[in-house]
Amino acid sequence: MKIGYPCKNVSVGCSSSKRFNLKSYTKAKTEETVRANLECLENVIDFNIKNNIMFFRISSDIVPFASHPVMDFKWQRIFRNEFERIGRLIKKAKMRISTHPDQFVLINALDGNIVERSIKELLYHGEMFDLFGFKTDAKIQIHVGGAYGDKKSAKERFVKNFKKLPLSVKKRIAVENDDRLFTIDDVLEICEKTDAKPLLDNFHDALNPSKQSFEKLLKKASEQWSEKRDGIIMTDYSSQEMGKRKGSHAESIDINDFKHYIDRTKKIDFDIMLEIKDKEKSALKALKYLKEAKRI
DNA sequence: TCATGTCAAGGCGTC
DNA sequence: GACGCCTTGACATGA
Repeated sequence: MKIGYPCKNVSVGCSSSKRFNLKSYTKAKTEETVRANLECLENVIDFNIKNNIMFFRISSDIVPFASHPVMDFKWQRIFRNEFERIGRLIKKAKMRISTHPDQFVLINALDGNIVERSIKELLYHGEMFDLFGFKTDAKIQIHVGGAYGDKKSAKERFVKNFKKLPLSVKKRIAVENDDRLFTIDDVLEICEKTDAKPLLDNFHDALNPSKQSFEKLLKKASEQWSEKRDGIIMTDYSSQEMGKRKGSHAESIDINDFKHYIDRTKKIDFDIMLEIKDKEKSALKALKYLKEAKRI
């Protein structure tokens, strides 16, 4: 079991997801931003290794506008060495990596143009993972997409369009249950029909529950991951921030809730991405607890 | 300097 | 049909 946090480290004092507005796009500005993002990413990876945090979600903003038509140079060629160096660092430490393109990636969209743009965005993530030298245990995490008033057709479209994905992407896709539309049951159904792997989110399941218990479904889902090819199952973990809107992620880990979660899933080995706002601070708290409980 | 608005991209729920 | 919200960080703008 590995514990991770997404994209940003609040302690290191830099950001690996620096951006700028489209209207101020220039090649020079983009190069400068990518260089700064990669430099920061390396610092964050160092931090993680020193602190034994062995799961990390890499930001989608490493290369701003990577899949946008405005992109007019081969960033892959310019930054090859930097990607390779950071990739070696990660692989040497045996750190698990994921990435999570945002809500605009909809491979089941009704509009073919949206599907096309989504595939381009996914291709960027796949190319980035190839440059890092990651195998297929590093995952690109997406949601099923929109329902468009007909979930059955929406799922069918996902399965159909999944076939159009380039290999660098297809072999790395993990599909997550969301908090409103597609439950774990839906995700499992889709994954059975594709090469995608089910990625379970406990908080989304609490808000948008499946028919069976989370623990049962986690077991079932974990069986769809081939340990050799995909690694053990990845999960997202969060809890409700008290006093905030339903669905708001906690500011800091509620260690009692986490203990309970770990206890009821103890028969399964899985990696946990903590979607908690204070990032590595909660990851360190979770690691401390897991060591005491002899779970890692 | 600080607070607020805006950002490439979409969908959904509410009115 | 318009609008706010999702989730969210970072930049841009304006007081």
